[in-house]
Amino acid sequence: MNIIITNSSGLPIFEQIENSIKQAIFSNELKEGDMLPSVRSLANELKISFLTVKRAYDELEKSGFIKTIQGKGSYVAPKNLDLIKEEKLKEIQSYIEKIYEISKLSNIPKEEVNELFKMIFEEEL
Amino acid sequence: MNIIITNSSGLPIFEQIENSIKQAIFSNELKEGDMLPSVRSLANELKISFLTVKRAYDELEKSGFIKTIQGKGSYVAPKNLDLIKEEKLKEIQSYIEKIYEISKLSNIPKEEVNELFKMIFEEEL
DNA sequence: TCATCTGTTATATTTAGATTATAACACTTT
DNA sequence: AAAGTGTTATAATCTAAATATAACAGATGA
Repeated sequence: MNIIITNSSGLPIFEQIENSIKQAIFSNELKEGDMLPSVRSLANELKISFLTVKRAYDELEKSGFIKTIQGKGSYVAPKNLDLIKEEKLKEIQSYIEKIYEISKLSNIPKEEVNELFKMIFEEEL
Repeated sequence: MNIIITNSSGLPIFEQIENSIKQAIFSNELKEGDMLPSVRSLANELKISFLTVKRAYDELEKSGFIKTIQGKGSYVAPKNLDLIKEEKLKEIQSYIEKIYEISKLSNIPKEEVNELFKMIFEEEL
């Protein structure tokens, strides 16, 4: 699993960890039942406090992505990813609708919006 | 002018004020040359420090929406269409960035997002 | 000129969230 | 028992946002 922490992202560390792990789950790199690195080992690896890793894991557990058992470790929880993706798609759709409204109201041509879209989505090299 | 501050928005107060005033300018509720409430009166009204209001006004001046004159007050700057378009583009950009984050996180391919985009923008026929 | 608006500046403090360090504790496995 | 897991409590640091306070400066009208 590839967890990268940057100070330039603006996001707090615990949230960056959260996102990395969610991403790994969505991409199926982490599957149902897989064990996550222990809070201490991941903390050592990233050279941060184990409390920060714990916080990330706590959030992930709250939102149902993982299950933690004292003395054993943290495991990827069963989840209906298709259902979640469906929700995420709806969320994306509502944002696009907002964009559509703004562009219509302010006379911003579709092409210009498309340029922005390409720019932001291409930077993912 | 309706400036509402909430602690639940996550946005700092000075930014909420900024946004409210931008919105009032966009909706023409505040017109070119209109005087804004004085930093102290708005601070009293909102029960916050005048320094926080000043910060909001400073930001608005930096981005060209208002003009402040010592001893007189702050006034809505002459309407600048480029500025408005620039602002709307920024808004659109921030939505696209949100979309990018969601799609990256939940492993939704760019193409799928693009399909949605096309669908919503084509229906304008 | 004076009072009273307006904005400006400087200093110190408070607050909240994120993060850390440390130590002690509890459960699981071998 | 040892060594791995997670848990909890406490105190400290750091940063951005926000505050309190006081003093200063320009504009305006009585």
